[in-house]
Amino acid sequence: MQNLKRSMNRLQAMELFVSAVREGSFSAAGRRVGLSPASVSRYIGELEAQLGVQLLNRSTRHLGLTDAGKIFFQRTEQVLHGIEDAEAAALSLQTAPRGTLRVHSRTLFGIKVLSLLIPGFQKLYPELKVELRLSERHALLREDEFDVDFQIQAPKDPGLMQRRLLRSERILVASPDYVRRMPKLREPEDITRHNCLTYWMGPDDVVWKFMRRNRLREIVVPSSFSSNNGVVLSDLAAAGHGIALLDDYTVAEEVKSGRLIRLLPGFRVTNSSFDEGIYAAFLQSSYLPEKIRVFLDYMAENVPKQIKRSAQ
Amino acid sequence: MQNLKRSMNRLQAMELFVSAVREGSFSAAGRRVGLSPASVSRYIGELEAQLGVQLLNRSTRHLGLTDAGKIFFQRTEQVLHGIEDAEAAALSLQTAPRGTLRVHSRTLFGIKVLSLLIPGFQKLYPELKVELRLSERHALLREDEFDVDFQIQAPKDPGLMQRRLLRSERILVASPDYVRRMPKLREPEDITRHNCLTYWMGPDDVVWKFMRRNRLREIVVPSSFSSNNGVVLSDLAAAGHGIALLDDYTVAEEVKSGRLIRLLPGFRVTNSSFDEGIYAAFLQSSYLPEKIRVFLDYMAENVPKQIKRSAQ
DNA sequence: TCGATCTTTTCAGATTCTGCAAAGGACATG
DNA sequence: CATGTCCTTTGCAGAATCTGAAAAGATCGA
Repeated sequence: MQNLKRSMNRLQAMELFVSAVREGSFSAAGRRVGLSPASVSRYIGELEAQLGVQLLNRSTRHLGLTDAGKIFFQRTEQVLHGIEDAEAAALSLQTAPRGTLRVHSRTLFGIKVLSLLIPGFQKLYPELKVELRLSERHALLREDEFDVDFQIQAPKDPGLMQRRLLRSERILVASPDYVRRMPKLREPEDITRHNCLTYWMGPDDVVWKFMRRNRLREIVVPSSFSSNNGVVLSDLAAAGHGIALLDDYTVAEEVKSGRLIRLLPGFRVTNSSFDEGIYAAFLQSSYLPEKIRVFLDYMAENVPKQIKRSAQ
Repeated sequence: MQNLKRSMNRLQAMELFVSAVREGSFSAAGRRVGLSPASVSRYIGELEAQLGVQLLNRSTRHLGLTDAGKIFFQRTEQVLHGIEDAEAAALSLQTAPRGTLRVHSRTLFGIKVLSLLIPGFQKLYPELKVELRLSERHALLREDEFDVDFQIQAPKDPGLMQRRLLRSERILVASPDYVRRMPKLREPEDITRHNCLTYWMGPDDVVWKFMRRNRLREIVVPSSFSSNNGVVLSDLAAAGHGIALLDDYTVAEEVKSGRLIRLLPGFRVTNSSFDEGIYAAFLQSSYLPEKIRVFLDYMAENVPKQIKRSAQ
């Protein structure tokens, strides 16, 4: 690999050489590509000088190829086709939904939602292969070479972009029976006199955050029971054992049927961040490959539907 | 064929893309070709912009190829090889060999043989320039960019090809006077009782190897005098000072005239390897440039003649 | 946390690229 | 033979691209 600093535009010279041979003169070639005959003459002269080979016999009426020029012409045509092919192949992968889609998600979301939706997606795009990887650990999109990772929070890595598929919030719920038996809950601070069923997040105190009119209140919550499974918490709450904080879509059916009542409806509540939902994260890119775009579009349309369907 | 007026140096961008992928970073690619990381970054960014395709996922420690980037890399490697082939093919067919021929040889062979032959060669090919470099060190054809190196042994580097210009062997010689005064030499082991004039090859013991009917005998030789100049050794031997081991063609005249007598003529003898002669080594290539071919042809015809001429 | 290495962007100077104009050549036509 | 048309080549001056340095921010490993 030699020094490339300020090197002559060799590819342009080769293109002009091929064009001059095809058109029969430097002037005609120049007219095709928007250059003057003088420029064409200079490029082809420079090409010959660098090669140290005479490619053309010039006259004002006839352009003749030397033997060396003939073989160089053939080979150069092939090279130029090779370049077009390379560009077309790359562009095709960019603009057509083809190739392999590498997707990561948490286990439960993958099993409950993605595995149900992906077959429908692949029916639409049969040339796309999908690899679905599930785990509880955070995916590294760049290093592990995933195209899309589904997360429950907006990604924080500056090199990532996200698309929100579903907006969710957390709500406080309890059974009608629990509400009748226990003191009325008017303010967030009243929660400390209640039995809370909390989501297990580690050995620390459990803090629930209440937001209303841009006023944030953080309350350390007494926890008589905790679990890392939302279904368990939902069931205990419906059975009248206490107050639980759960994602709205996970208890939509119970709230609708009246088995669970929402408490403090004027507050937004969370045990982590308010900005929650289901996000698809992907690498930032000037040119998003079509395969990723169609996948995201499909999921944006169908994940909410699938979750509603689950709630009925 | 689109407008080529002031188009970006696309070939350079492609070369840099391939180099960046191979080297693992823009900075390393730039170091190879003499450009700054900033320039490399700009070229590859421009390549992506023109294609409308993301080829690379950048981070400061890891350069990852997209799917489109992978296929573009493969195709682009082929294109670059195609360009080299086109150039080499044209060069091999040029009717008048032109350019500069860079030749290396050991000092004595260069002075005594090549300097006498090259003017005749250049009279045949006046458009060829010749650079002749002489030294005792081994030439690196690839790195030092020589076209031809004259060596006294067949080259061992697998990337080199060779053409044997002259077969030679080494012979033991002494003057008739020395032979009459000293004990008869019947076997190789008898040499240890003689005065040996040796070619200086370093501070180690001098070993002469004797081969007869596939039986090798290696003898550590007593050396009362050593020199790295064959003419000196030849003269001392002719003056009766001892036995010398010399290339046959260098003492052909003396042996013919009887001023030197060959000893142990039934043995092949050497102080290094038996496979000796004068070889022209050159880089392996699909298409041998004409300038090298005509030079080798000329030398293959004229080196043996020149050596015979010297011997008369 | 710090240091080393990396990529990206901006700026000003260096170099290449460009058409115009002039000169000369090769034909075809009258 | 003279003329016209089209061609290639070369030198010149202006336009555009290319370049590294500097600064900023990112990513690891010790």
